[in-house]
Amino acid sequence: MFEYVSIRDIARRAGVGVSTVSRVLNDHPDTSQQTREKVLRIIREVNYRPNSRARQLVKNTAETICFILNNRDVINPFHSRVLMGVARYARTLAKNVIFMQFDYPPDAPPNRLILPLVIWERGALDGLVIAGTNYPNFINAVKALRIPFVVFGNNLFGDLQIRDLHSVWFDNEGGTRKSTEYLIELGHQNIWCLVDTTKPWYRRCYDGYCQAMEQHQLRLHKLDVRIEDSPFNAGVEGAKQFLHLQPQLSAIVAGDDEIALGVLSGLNQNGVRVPDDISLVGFDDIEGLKFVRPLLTTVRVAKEKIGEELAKLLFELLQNRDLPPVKRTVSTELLVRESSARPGRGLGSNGLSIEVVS
Amino acid sequence: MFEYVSIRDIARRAGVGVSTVSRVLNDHPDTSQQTREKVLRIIREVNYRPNSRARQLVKNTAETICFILNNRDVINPFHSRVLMGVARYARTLAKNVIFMQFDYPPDAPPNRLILPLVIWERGALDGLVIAGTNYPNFINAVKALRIPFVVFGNNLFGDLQIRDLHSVWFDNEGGTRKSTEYLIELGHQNIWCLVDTTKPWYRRCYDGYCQAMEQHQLRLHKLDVRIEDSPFNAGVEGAKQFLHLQPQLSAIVAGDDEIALGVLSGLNQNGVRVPDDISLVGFDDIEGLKFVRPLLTTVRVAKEKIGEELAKLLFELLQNRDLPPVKRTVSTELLVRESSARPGRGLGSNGLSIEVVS
DNA sequence: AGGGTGGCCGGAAACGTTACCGTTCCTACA
DNA sequence: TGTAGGAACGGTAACGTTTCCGGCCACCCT
Repeated sequence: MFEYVSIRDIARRAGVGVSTVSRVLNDHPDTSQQTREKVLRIIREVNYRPNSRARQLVKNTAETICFILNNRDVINPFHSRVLMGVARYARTLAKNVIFMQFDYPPDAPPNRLILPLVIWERGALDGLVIAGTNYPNFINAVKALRIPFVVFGNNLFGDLQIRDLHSVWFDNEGGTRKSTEYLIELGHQNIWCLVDTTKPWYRRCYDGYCQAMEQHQLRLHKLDVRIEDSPFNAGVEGAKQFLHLQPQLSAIVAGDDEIALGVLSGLNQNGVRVPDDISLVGFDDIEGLKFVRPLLTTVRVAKEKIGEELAKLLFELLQNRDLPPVKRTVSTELLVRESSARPGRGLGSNGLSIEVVS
Repeated sequence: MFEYVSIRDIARRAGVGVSTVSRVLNDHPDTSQQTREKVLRIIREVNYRPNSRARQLVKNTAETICFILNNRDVINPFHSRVLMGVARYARTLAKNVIFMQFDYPPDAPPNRLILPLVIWERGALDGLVIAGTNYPNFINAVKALRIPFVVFGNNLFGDLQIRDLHSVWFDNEGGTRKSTEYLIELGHQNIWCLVDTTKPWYRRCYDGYCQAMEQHQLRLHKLDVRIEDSPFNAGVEGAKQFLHLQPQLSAIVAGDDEIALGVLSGLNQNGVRVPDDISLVGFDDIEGLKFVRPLLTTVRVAKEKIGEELAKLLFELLQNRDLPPVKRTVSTELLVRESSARPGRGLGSNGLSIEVVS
């Protein structure tokens, strides 16, 4: 702080002009090898470090984007990974990522939404990655600021014009379609889907499930619950309902892993075995899965990949502000593990097992 | 971008000088109510937003700190929460947090360590929160830059002069002491500790365990393993060893929850029941615990609190650069749940249970 | 009436860069 | 020998603020 050394000091000590120093710093041509080396030597000697703020001021760029996590009191493992992907991609481009958590009421009009200072000000940010769960008012408020942004699509509420947005999604629908199809291929017919269709993401799960079932002309079975705090508890509750549907019911598609683990727990408590009595598939491939047996069959979402794609799209947009809105989807992958099996391995919860002789 | 409006434009339109506009923007005195209102009206009219870069340049502050997560390929739930705490505290002060992930070799000399640009440059950062697992070389490299920093202590390697550092820790030792004492109070005597003493944090766990055991003049039992990738698997392996020590062994203190869950899984697989046959306590209170039964007795670490304290300490340091080095510790709390019980409820794994009549 | 005081305000330097433009000098070629 | 051209470099205006300094005017007091 006291011994601050600026580009002017370097110029003076090297006996050259400031522009020459700037030229060697930025690898511009029009400097002789000789002066270039002299300047570089001095720079090393006095341990000069350029001031990025000044540079950014004149170049009118912040070299920084913001990852804003909306309406989440904790950054859960899912969004952590997305953030990680964003940070990693940004680092390859030597850009910085500001992390910010923000809560807002879904019903406040956009012009009354008090955005975080760093977003509202000019110059602090080049662009915005909008994550967490979001509503149209925030998106519109940001749009009014004319700051380039991309949004994580899956946790979006409300009827936004997706065609006007740059967004990245994971293939919720396709993933659930795949897992349902897999259960059908195993021989299951009476497959139930446990979701909360008031949430768009679970809704898409259900849609995927429907597609698979309808294609095989199977009857749709939906257990639709309200999930507020704990998907796990919702799963436990759901399991109780499923008990009455045995033994016709032979497989369950849960809206996500946490629900699935709740179902598993509820089922186990009542002596129903997975996968012997009932097959169970989840969605997300959360980290916690590794701690419970049987290992849950689920759909992997490439979370860091989502982050990378978000960042990539944003920087493309920064390069070309006229980039037409695009919706990108990262694919999902079925992970067959232990919680799914052919139906009929066990029968009911009375412990009587029937061997199928073929 | 095209219709960029600066403070000079405001001044012109309001018919005042730029300094007057600056004064009303910053709530400085020496402006009349009248001009103040006129300027504010114009600002609203043309939707003026100040440029933070320019302000920061002249005020020589970045209003920004960096949370750097070192040598972690993923941001695990623990550090996510710490980050959350930092971000939240920073937000109350209207400061920004840059998130950065960084890997470095522990053995590279400090002056050969290529630090991330944003740290090396001047002006981008006011200070640094160093998280993740760290080695002296990085700390020293940052110190050489003379940028204020605080470090998360628990995952520190090597013999740093802690007395020269501003650091925040959670009370690993005290937590394990508490959980061990609790087991002793329950009546356990043959208590084993499963750790990897090459890692300082597990080492501190073990120290806490030792303190409690020695105070009650109980014999120390340590199962010391090398944990590289998966603490869970280490726990599973550890469980196999513990099987041979039954039934004398009646309780296990695991270095963290993940190890504990591995132990639990390994024990269950071999028909040993927790807590009936063996009591088990973990450390950390990770999120995944809610998915497994019995619910693990563990020690809660207030992760967000750690983040808050890190941020708080850093901003204190920013206020007063001469703040003498301080080591702050956030306390831990024993959470008694289902995996611990009085010894002797079950005997061995033969299913014979002995009722204690008093 | 003169001088001191304080409220209000404008001009301009400064922050540390980059980029444009102009100048010098040297070489090569007509 | 004169000149065109290019390499190398310096000066300086920007970038958008804040802050310091000084000026003007009105008012009050002696």
